[in-house]
Amino acid sequence: MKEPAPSTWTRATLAKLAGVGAESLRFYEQQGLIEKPARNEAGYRIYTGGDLERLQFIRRAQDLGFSLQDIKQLLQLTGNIKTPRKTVRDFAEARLVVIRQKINDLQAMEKSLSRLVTQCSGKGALQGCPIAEFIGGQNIKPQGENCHE
Amino acid sequence: MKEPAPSTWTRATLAKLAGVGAESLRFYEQQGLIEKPARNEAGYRIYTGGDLERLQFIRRAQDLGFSLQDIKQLLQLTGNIKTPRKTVRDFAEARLVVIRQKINDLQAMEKSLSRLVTQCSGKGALQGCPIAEFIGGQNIKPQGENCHE
DNA sequence: CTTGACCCTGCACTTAACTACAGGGTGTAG
DNA sequence: CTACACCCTGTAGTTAAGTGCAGGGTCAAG
Repeated sequence: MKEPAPSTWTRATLAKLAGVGAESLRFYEQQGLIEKPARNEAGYRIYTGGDLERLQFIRRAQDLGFSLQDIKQLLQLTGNIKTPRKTVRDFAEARLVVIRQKINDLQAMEKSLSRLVTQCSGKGALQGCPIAEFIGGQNIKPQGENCHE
Repeated sequence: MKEPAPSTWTRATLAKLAGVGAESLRFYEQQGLIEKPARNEAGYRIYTGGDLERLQFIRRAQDLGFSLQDIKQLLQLTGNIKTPRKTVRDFAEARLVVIRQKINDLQAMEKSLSRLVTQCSGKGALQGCPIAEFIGGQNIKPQGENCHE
């Protein structure tokens, strides 16, 4: 019960697990997004659970509109013991501003889309434009032409 | 008090207002993301407030990780009276799933980053890895090596 | 002891989303 | 009436993020 599970993989396996292309692993390694993995005697890359986690983080962060450069910095926040606390904190705070803005925007989108879904479920007329609603919140025509009748 | 304000612009002006490049307007027009604008006698494109709104929506949606193709479809949800309600609703519902997932992921990120900020403010030792926290939520080493000391 | 499925490196190609000319017209300030 | 800042079209170039060979090694199954 010391080592819970060795579970190491070669690239095709890890790629499948993480949902990325096998070639992308080499690309991420070049770009410094994942550590250079250990190699076996034949020179094959040997990946571990930590790499899988990192890749899952990368994929999800990318899906949230962060570039690989952004993500690289986010990943460096942790795991680099030499970075002074203040630097870490300042960077994290800056990222938090961006993240909170994204959450706001997504919630606004969620709200207008779910309103649209309700309206499209036949209960009452379609009023107002979800896009305008998302952007401005104010310029909804009360008597406007309804869409999708 | 009939027309609140005409406010029409040529491309450089609208581009500045919307925070996009002037050339991008032509690109978005080609891609069908914005309507082909009216032209004056000289052939100049004349944009209106509606175009500005649309562009702001595009920019924000892009920042949230949606591709221009995604955004094009989102924009078509509204404004196309011929689309049947069910189609609109189904598409909107599918998008809602994606959006809610993004909100979840961002909130998890927000949580671990703000925890990191607190820890980096000197109040207590740095424990656990924000990235691991974001991904798994579970694999935080209770006695683990702290970072950034 | 060969065949098929992997792995390696280096490098060229692709796709999305711009971005930048070249070569020409417009419009207004001095 | 000319200089300068805009506009037009078409097309070529760039950047980020992969994706796909070619040419060669590794290894387990049959």
